Amino acid sequence: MAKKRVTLADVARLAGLSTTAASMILTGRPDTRLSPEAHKRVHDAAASLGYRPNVAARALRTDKSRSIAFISDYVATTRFASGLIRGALSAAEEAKHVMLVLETGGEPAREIQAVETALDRQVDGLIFAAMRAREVFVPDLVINVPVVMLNGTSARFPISVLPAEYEGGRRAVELLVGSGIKEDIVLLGHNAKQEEGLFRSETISRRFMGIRDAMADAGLTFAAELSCWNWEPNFGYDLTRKLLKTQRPRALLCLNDRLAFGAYQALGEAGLRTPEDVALVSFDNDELASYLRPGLTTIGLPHEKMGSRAVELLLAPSRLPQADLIDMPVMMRGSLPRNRS
Amino acid sequence: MAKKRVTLADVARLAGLSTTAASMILTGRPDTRLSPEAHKRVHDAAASLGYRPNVAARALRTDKSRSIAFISDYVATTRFASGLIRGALSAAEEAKHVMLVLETGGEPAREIQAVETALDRQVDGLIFAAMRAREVFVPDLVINVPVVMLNGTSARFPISVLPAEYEGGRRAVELLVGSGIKEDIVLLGHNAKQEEGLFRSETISRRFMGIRDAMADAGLTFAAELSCWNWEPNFGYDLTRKLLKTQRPRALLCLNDRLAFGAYQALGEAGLRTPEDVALVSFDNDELASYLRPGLTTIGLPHEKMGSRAVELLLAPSRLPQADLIDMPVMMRGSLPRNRS
DNA sequence: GCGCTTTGCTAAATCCATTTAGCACATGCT
DNA sequence: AGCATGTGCTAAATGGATTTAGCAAAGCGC
Repeated sequence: MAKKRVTLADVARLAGLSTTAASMILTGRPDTRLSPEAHKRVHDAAASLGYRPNVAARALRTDKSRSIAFISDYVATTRFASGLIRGALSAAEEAKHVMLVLETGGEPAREIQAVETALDRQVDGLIFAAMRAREVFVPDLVINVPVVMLNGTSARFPISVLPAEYEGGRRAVELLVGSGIKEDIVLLGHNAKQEEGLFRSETISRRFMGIRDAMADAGLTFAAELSCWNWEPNFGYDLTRKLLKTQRPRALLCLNDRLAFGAYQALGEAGLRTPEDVALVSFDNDELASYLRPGLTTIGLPHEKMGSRAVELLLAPSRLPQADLIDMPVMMRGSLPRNRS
Repeated sequence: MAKKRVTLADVARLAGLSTTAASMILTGRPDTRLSPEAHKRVHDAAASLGYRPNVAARALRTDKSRSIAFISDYVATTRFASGLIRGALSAAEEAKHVMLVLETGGEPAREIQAVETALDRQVDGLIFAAMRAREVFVPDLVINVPVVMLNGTSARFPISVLPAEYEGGRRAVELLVGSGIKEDIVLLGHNAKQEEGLFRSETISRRFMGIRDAMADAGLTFAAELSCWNWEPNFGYDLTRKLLKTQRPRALLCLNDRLAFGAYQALGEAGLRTPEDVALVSFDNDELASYLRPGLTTIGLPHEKMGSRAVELLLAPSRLPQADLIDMPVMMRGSLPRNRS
């Protein structure tokens, strides 16, 4: 229990050299003039003693701790969050960094706490991740380490990682058009405030722009646009039921998978078949999408890639101030008719 | 940018005292004989300078870092994982600790890496969390900090936090019985290996034991037991469809919500209504459960509570070597007929 | 053989907080 | 007055690595 850890001094002693030499050799300094012989002795000594550097000591001296902080508003709420974390985690591991995870609930007081706690620990960078908000509140503290915004933006910190929503929006429409559907397309989840970027920020509104542009390019218009303020299954269900009383859509373009889920339920009750009677496309690639019958074709949110990209940007030597847009992949499943091109 | 951080020496200087005094006052040492006057001066100085202790320096000296490591096999796979993390995170925050999250994919090499990385950082404790396995592989390294197993067990580390599966199993049956259902109950997801504890360990088998005992107590037997090796929706769907060809169950006891999800789909296709024709109870309280129509009544896995309990045990001064069983709450929704007691 | 460079290595300072050992002065007691 | 005790505080060591400044010996040119 009380066996002391092996220190650099122990290694140096065993190698018959100074700690200076041992340090330089183990950290792989380039311009050192130490003999190959010395290199070997130190490496052997370190290996045989099982030497591991004390990160606290190193951090104290160098102000680098090989760790980063992932500060997010919500961690557990959505699968989205854990995708981001997982991606970030794997990139951090790759770069031999560890990741502190901090949750703030979006509360300014906890935000401040989180940043201070992280800085106290000499983290090498901060990631501010947002699950809900887009324009993120970042406490007005002196932050002297790199910052990357993940799934959000901030005026103070211009480097951000976001999904390529515009392209994603286009793709959803193109998928519909490509499968031969040319009319009676209904948009499910229209939201004027989000579309105008008033509510959250431009991000989701770009999705709308992509959808609008692609529709226009294909010379189409929506047969209806169903609005709701929350993208949960029961809204999808209610809106779709209401819709079916008066119209018979050929396709539903749903703004996320949970809405689509509700739509499936309403379609099922009405005895309509997917994709023969009504086709669906949606966004997110939620766990749900693969559970549905038939599987839901959806434009995926690239959680993991976003997470890993954020860490890569954070640790990259040259970081240009800009938004990095991550491609939203098409997840082909069975909710569209076979492509007849 | 380059403004140096405020150190304890700065505080001491401003207060006109030694760093010794400042340190003792700020860390709140009890038996100090420093004057109230001195206390005030130091606190004022610290506040006016915005002093924050350097955690690395403190860790170097005291071997405590106010941080813990959460080492888990999978982070993103299930919502379960993020519930555990969130719970752990909030308990850690409460105790003014930060949490390093590390993912191992269940690979021994990464496990070792993770433990070493954590120990290099002087963590005050390790949590080994399991999403999939129950008996967890813990690398055979010298670990001189407390360890708590979360949702898993290990012979080396006897402190663990697990769901109270036996009670949970009983409850599911009691719910059925309590709502007046006395026959034609079908068990969905039977798995001989798991039931015997051969596959994972005793944990899930306790769920089975609870179910069996409660059935026996109520004088009931299952009308059928449908087996599968994986608890995913398509298995629930296939098994239920097959079942409906030959039998007409009154209730389905599903071993998790994803199976129940598949069952809903098959029941819907067959034109059977829930709960009038077929009632359901299940386990987990997945996000799914609330999305279904009617909502799925399920015995919840207490993710967050498990996570927070693990941290509490880890940091508690007196930790008794034992398994801490966390209650599995009944999530009442609409998949059972109204209780007619 | 002298001065200059190169080679190979090290002593000591440094990062910042904690902690041990102990100093100087005041007070109380006899 | 002399001694013990208590009060209020500090100097210096410590933890483990990195880094600066520089030493001693060998090699080289002339």
